[in-house]
Amino acid sequence: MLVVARPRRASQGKQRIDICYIQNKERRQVTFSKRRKGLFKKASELAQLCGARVAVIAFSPAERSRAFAIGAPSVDAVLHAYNAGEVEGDVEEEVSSWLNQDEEDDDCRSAVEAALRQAKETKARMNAIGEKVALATEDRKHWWEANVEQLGPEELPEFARALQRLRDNVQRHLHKLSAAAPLPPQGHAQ
Amino acid sequence: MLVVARPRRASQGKQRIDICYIQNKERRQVTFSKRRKGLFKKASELAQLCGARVAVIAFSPAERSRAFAIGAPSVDAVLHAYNAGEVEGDVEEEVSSWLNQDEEDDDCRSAVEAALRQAKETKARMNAIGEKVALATEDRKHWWEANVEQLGPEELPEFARALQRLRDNVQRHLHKLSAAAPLPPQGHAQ
DNA sequence: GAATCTATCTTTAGGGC
DNA sequence: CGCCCTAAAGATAGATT
Repeated sequence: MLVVARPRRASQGKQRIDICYIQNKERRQVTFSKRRKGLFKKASELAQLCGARVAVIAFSPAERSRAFAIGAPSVDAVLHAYNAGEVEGDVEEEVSSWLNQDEEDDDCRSAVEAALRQAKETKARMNAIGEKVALATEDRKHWWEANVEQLGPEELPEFARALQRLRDNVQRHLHKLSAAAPLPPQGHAQ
Repeated sequence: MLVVARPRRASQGKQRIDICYIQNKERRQVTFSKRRKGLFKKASELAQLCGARVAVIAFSPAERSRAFAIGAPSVDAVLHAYNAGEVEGDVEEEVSSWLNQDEEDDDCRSAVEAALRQAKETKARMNAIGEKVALATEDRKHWWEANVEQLGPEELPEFARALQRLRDNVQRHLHKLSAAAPLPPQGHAQ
């Protein structure tokens, strides 16, 4: 009866391993399980400690891979915010790095005058564009969320220019304000 | 020669802290920085060790929050797979259930609530921006002619970003069309 | 802010149930 | 798969530069 021999120091404790694909299928699965748990915990702690939005998605290495995800305030909220905003940075393994920024300030005041001349002619076109954009926005909350896919080559160029102008105005005003006010309250971006 | 005086035990080493929102802004930022780095490393290791697809997205807690992301084989690949519900083994797992522990800490509770409120606030802000822009457009024909002068530092930054996104979408669509339009050989559009 | 250092605190490899 | 155990590897809070 009973086990007489007390096991023995069965473990040598954690051993160093190099970060290289684990060939052994069984060991790989165990490691995934353990480390995924640890990773999620870390993500959770980061979110709580810093009140930051965080999301982690991991597919198990198994043949029939399952998806595991965790996020604060929710996975979807973070993914949505991520898709809506721009990626500022960080790369390690690989990351999506699609940055496009083309800044060009053309202050052609004479062009403005020229534009005024064509005002009447443009007016009609812009009205048409306005309608198209309204249509492309009908199922959205705000016009700036318009589904541009619904716009065709007819109105896109003109619309693009109008947008560019508005954006320039905003940028200019923004710059003017930032120069005047040391601390613009609450940028609160994503 | 040599430095005789050993520096002195300047550090007490790592100290235990409970996982609760860090009130001190400075310390919070430092912690975010350190832990984000650690989190990304863990994610990277998990991916390499197990050959698993992993993606992590984290928004900095700063007022002007930035997005950080990492993923293998790429963030987009993982997000796409996740959105596509490409989960054979099906069953997704846990989510934001990490916000309710056995905490008795009031500070933590309120901080978490604040974080949760963030999403709603964003939505509310955008609605407010929509109204402001509408006001700034009331005497114009189209919204893109809005008088940005009437917008203040409250809504300008967010509005600028929304505009930027729309503009990017337009540019992208424009480019797509220009690539397809020049030569209409292959019919078969949709 | 970011990089360093140090003394802990935390995670986890390996093995057993 | 899960969970428990041990001890070594690894992460990091706090302070300093």
